[in-house]
Amino acid sequence: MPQTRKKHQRQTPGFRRQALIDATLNLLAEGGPEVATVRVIAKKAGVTQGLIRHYFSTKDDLIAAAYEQHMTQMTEATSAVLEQPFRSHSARLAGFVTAALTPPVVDLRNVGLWAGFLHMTQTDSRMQRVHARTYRAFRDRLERLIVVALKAADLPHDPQMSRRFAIACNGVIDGLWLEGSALPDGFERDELSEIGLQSVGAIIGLNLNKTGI
Amino acid sequence: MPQTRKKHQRQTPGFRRQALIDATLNLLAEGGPEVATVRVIAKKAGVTQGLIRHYFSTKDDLIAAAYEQHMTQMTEATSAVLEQPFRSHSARLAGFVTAALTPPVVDLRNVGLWAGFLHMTQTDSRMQRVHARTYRAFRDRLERLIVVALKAADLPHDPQMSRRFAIACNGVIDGLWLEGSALPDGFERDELSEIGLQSVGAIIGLNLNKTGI
DNA sequence: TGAGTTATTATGCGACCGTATAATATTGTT
DNA sequence: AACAATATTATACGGTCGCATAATAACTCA
Repeated sequence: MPQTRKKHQRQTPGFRRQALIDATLNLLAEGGPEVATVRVIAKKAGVTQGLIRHYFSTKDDLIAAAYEQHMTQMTEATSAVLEQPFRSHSARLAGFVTAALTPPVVDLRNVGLWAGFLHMTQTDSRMQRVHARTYRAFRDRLERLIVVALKAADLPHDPQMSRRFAIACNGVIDGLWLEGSALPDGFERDELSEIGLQSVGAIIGLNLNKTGI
Repeated sequence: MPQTRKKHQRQTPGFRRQALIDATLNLLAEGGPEVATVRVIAKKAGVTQGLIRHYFSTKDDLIAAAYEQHMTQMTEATSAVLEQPFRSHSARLAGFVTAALTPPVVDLRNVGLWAGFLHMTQTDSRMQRVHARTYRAFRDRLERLIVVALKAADLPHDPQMSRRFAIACNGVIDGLWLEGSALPDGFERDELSEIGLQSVGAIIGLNLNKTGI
């Protein structure tokens, strides 16, 4: 028997690592932790399973790397909008809220990942740290945007109230994100972000909808 | 070798079924789907694994039964409060919101279950049906409470607006539930439900806080 | 009390899990 | 063109998975 070994091309370590991470995230999002086995991950990445051990010392290492990348990318996707100029501080806050409630942040895939990672973030200390860090980063950014918008509108903004506002608004955004992502057919186009703007505006006492910007 | 077989007592089918379902839910909540194997479930239920096949034709059957019971119990835990008398329709709505944002509904365990079941509800059609049914039941009940409260306050309440109100309020409740359950130390006592009442009230234009009831 | 029912345990099977290690193909260097 | 380096494949191992089936203990009732 002529041992016919699979032909292949060498790739850069970065390329393979990224392929493996992408495959892991896609499988976790679609099928959850049970489906994301090393064999299936390797197959989806177009390599054989032994290669995983060549780039990651263990499966948990691969999972952690994938989680890190996913969270970073989610935060960046929401915050990217802040780099463009806005007509007002209210508009800036509104832009942030809208970005958080619009694709690609709102996506069934992201909810699947959130659910798939949850138990790991409660167990693995590395993941716990990543989780806490990215969560606080988002809420603090939101709180800063709220405070600035309130100041600009000559509204009161003491620290305690600002914290509560940020928590409540974050809750609204999280909840709408969850609903909009999990039930993509439950909302009309832009309905989700409009509800979000209306709700956040109602909570902090500012009109954030288009007419108010 | 004297084969020393484990001593045991016969139990009613209902008792064993319940023990297996409880064990399944506890394991799913704490460790996710990976941990909830038939052997571990059986051990936690105090039986050997063969018994699972005696009461459930397959593991998926057991999972589905556990999901059905969990969702039913969650809905009942929130709705139970509606059976007591209220001073006003606003108070009734406020009681419902408060119940949804207070233990035992707000519980880390429930978030773990939600996450653990998510991928199954996207795959298994049985679970999909249970999910859709319980979700709509909750939102419809919320919408009815909102409409009645608006009517009583002589506020407008056309169907389209009521639907949007219900979606937004449901989003607020879901998000706060999520945050409060996943980050139990992030909120002071009653802070969560107060934020919920304030937010829901702001969205629909009614004061739901204690002073307003 | 003894036979019948069935709840429960015990054991085995094939498949797949994550990991370890050896064999080999591909590439860059001289 | 031969060699060194290493990216990649291939194979093996112990353990656990869900599921099937046989053996046995516990209870019911004549």
